[in-house]
Amino acid sequence: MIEKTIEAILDAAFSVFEDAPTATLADVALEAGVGRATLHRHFSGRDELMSALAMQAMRELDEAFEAAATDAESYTDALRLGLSAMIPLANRARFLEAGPVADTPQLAAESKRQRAEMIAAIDQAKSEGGFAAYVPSPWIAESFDALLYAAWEMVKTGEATHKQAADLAWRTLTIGVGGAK
Amino acid sequence: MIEKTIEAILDAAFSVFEDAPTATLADVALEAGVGRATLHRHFSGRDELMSALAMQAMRELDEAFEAAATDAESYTDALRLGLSAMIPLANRARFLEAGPVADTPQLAAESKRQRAEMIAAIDQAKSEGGFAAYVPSPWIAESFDALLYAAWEMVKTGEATHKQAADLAWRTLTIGVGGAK
DNA sequence: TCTGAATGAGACATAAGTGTCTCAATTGAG
DNA sequence: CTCAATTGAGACACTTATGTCTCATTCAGA
Repeated sequence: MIEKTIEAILDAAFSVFEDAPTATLADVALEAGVGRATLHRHFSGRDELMSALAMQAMRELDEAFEAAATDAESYTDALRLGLSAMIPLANRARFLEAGPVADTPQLAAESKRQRAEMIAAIDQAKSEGGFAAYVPSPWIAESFDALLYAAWEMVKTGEATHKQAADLAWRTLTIGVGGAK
Repeated sequence: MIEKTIEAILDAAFSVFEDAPTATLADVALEAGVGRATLHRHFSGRDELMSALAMQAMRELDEAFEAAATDAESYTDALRLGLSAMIPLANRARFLEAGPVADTPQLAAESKRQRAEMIAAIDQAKSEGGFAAYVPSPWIAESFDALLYAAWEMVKTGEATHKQAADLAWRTLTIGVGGAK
């Protein structure tokens, strides 16, 4: 009962704040189909809700990546599968990055940890020959995130299916979209 | 005198709203070194300020791209130079996309026009052999935007100079960052 | 220098968001 | 079924943001 309510609130908060960062807590409660008082029972205020949102998004992204990576036979493949798995969650990653992460030390630490993990995975993939060794890993990580978001955008606008977008993103990351010349 | 004030307000608004979308108009006025009343003299309210912000960002991006493109000897080169020129403005593009564009019909139309121009340029570059013909142009456009933002991020965090970031972004877009395998 | 436009600071009224509380209704576990 | 927990709805006080106004001051151009 409680879990269901909290989940509804978090889901609503994601969808509301995505396209209206100044939205009211009342808007969130309405979208969640929940009383305004109930929202306050679970989240003391806007900041706490935002932190919970960020925590949730990071957890979901981490889980999606880990789940996909277990099926991989190499670090390079893990990154490829992880990219695909994270596409539906990419917008959440993007939006929380902008706001609430910096405020909470715990979130900042977790964010830093995940980034370090990503860099480490990229370095491993480099040693497998999956990525060019002379391209800085931080850039590869940034590109990964950026193309992940681009893929989400393509799926959202209906210009590509999930699979198409995942293939395009991975292709672009690895061999680019350049022509003959 | 007026122009200087308006410019100060818009600049302040960009920097304030970037990392605090819920910031107050008073915050913007303070950051701009301007009285709160003065802000209201030029912008009737939050929505109008946001629209002006979006308009400004689109104009600046357009100008930066056009200015860079005139030096180009090909469409492909124009895209490469445009990418580099737009890096310092990438965050503005990103943040306005999320919010105010959808609200004003005029902004939506302008945004659509710019996207169509981008697609057209990509198609021209394809015919030059600059991009693979069989990769959908909308995806190339999305990748372009995504990598543009990634480049901005690298410069912001100090992990790359403007030139390094521009080279990395273009390299990634055209030939990727994959390794031997 | 003179003059009108623009501004800053502050007061003010209004609107909007937030947080708390109560109470009746609903829910779900035992 | 019974009961404790959870919830929705509404009322309420409080805080914050917004928009307007005034007036003295500053500024830029004639």
